[in-house]
Amino acid sequence: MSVKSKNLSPGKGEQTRALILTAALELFAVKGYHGASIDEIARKSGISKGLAYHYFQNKKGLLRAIVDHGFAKLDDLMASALTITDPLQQIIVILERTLTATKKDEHFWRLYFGLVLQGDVWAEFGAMFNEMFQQYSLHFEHLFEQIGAADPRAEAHILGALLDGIGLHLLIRGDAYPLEQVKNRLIVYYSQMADAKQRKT
Amino acid sequence: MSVKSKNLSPGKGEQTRALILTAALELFAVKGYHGASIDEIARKSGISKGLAYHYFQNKKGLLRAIVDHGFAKLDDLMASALTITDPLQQIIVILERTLTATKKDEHFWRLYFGLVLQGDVWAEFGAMFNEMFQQYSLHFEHLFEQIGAADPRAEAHILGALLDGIGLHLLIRGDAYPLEQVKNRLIVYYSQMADAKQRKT
Amino acid sequence: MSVKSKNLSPGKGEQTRALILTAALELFAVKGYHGASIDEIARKSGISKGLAYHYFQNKKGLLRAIVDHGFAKLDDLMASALTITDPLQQIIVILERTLTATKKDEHFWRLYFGLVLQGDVWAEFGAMFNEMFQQYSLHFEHLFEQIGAADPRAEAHILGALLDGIGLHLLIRGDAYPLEQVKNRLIVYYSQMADAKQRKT
Amino acid sequence: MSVKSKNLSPGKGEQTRALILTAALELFAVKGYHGASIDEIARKSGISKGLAYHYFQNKKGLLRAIVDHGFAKLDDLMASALTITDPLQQIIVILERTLTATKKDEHFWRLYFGLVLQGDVWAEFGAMFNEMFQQYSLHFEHLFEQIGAADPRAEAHILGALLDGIGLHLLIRGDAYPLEQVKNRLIVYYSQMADAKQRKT
DNA sequence: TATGAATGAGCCTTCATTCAT
DNA sequence: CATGAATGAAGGCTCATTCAT
Repeated sequence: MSVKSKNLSPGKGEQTRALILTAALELFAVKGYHGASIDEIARKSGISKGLAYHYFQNKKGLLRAIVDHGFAKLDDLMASALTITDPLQQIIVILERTLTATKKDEHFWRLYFGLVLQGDVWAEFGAMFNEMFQQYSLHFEHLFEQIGAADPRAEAHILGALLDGIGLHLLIRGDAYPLEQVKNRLIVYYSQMADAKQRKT
Repeated sequence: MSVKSKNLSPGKGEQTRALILTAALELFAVKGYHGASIDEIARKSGISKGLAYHYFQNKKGLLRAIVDHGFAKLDDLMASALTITDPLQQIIVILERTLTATKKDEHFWRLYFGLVLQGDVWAEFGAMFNEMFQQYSLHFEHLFEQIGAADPRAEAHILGALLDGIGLHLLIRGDAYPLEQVKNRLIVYYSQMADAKQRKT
Repeated sequence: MSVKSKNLSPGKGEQTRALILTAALELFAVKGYHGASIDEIARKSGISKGLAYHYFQNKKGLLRAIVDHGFAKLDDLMASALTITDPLQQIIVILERTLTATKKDEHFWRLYFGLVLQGDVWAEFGAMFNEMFQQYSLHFEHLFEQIGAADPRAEAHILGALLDGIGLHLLIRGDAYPLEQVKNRLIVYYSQMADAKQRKT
Repeated sequence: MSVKSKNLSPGKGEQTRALILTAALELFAVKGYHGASIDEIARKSGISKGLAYHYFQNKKGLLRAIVDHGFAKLDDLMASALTITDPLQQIIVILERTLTATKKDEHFWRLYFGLVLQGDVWAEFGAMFNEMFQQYSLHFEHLFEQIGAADPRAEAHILGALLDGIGLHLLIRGDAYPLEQVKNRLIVYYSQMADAKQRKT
């Protein structure tokens, strides 16, 4: 019975941890890492300040947990896209899913854009991040090669810039942003690129 | 006489003011608004903490001065581009000058990207910023209309996203970023768009 | 049956209690009472923080247990020395055993020297300690009377100062301290004092 | 005039600094380094907590200033004693002045005894302290050589132990300690030692 | 016995801001 | 114009202690 009673509140600890993470993510996103205080995070989580330090070593540690989780999700997203064999379809799917993710995980991406240029705080994530960045870039390049783009490398960087740029504007403008219109236009663009190749062949 | 003596060292005050602004810009850019302290800014400027409050009302006031100045420069850049009559040429020039400016005023753009999503600090600049943003967007749209783009509005947003996206990556990767390659590819893209129209006419 | 099972692992509780005491003693000794935390003590003992409060009421209670035990050992040492009838021999034995104890119970004596002057923490032990102190002093005085010292009271205080002074230096310098040399010199000194009397008689 | 008005409160800063040092010394002495809080020190100094950090970098920095000053005073004391040519007289003077200093700078010596064994805090002073310690020890040894002691090295360590031991007891017992009696007895002891040599010669 | 989640007070430190000079 | 002493609030973090399990 005692075993059962333990299972009655399964992962109480995990729940609390998640609570803190969620509150921290939002506050970090809106006010920035330095602008958000542990006190505020604790208050928003409905816990005491001290408990936050039971679950995370540091304010930095909290950030690390958030960033790690966010990047893991991004990696999953990309990994799942890799299973698509047609290069054009893969590009379109990446475009769609990435931008959908931006809207869904708004807080995380707000945090990401707010920190990525901040040498101060980002330092320790820089390495991991750059690796991912470059890996995606190479993969994009390969996709554009398959499609028959004139300059696959440039095209890969352009796609990267578009994803970040549109994501940024999406966060700034919210629902006022004409996402569908923009996405459709890009799909047309990439489709034409793929078409041109097929005609050549 | 007092007037003359003031003119003898023209703008000593202005010089000090500029010194503070420069130091503040760099520190705000690298460590974020909340991460940089007035003390540090004063030290970097070679002045006393108190003097900073002689030239600026506030930490916020300092930021305001920096942002105002940065936006004025951006406005100048755009205004000068407007004098170009050929739409394609204007697009190309905007592309080039904006990205060149990003490299030259790196600190300002680092600050911009770091704050633009931060409701906390950015609040008071949001209005002015959004106005500029929208105004440029409309102007871009007009340019693409002239060029004969299929969806001028989407194309305008795409250009905006590209400018911000490439700018962001430029700041992240520094000289490792293949700016010329990317720029050339975009120029080709926009030239073809313009060509298509001319052929139609 | 429950009694038997308790006796099967004799003093499991006692063992744990001792474990905690040992860890606490070392940490209190090295980092001071205020500098060592219950958390650290529990970790060093290999038990949970909560369990420490099962065995000891308090952080203060932990210290009390340590000090009580240490003083009891010192009392045993002195009591066993009292059985020696010849005063000179007793002085020599006290000298030797006390300094040997200092080396053996290094942690306790480190703690003792660290707290004895600290009104804050030592307050509650002061009474007991002063009583012992004075009692020993009187006993020393009596010994020096028997030996025929010129000023037994002064000589008693000198012996006390030597024991604490040498003990302190022993803890500071460790094995680098020339303990044997110093001890021998003192034995010579006290032997001469005793000799002088006998010649008189 | 403005120059004069500046001189009206000469060294106001120094005064405040000294105020803080005095308060800190007393609190560190009585409650130990870890037991005394900056808040308490500031309150006792009649200043704000923040100001303490204007004058000292750290809590450690405060301690460093105190210890440096205390050791400098001790060094002065010893240096002035060195000018005495007769070795016996020098020993007697060192004995007297050291113990007088202990009573006068009670707080510092309380602090010293409280920290000297605390690896945690004392670490950074250990080197400087050990150097002084050893230097004095060698000097004492030399003095006892001149006096013709049988074992100068042991005698030097004994003197050192006596100074620390008596100092410690002086701090513990206060005015109840029979300092004069003890001192006189030691003077007799060292005088006899010197006499013995002269008779030999 | 034993655990570790949870709390709240307190600690060291930083910081924006003011003010006398 | 210029300095830097001074303040008070707040921030990150630690810690002794309690309690449900």
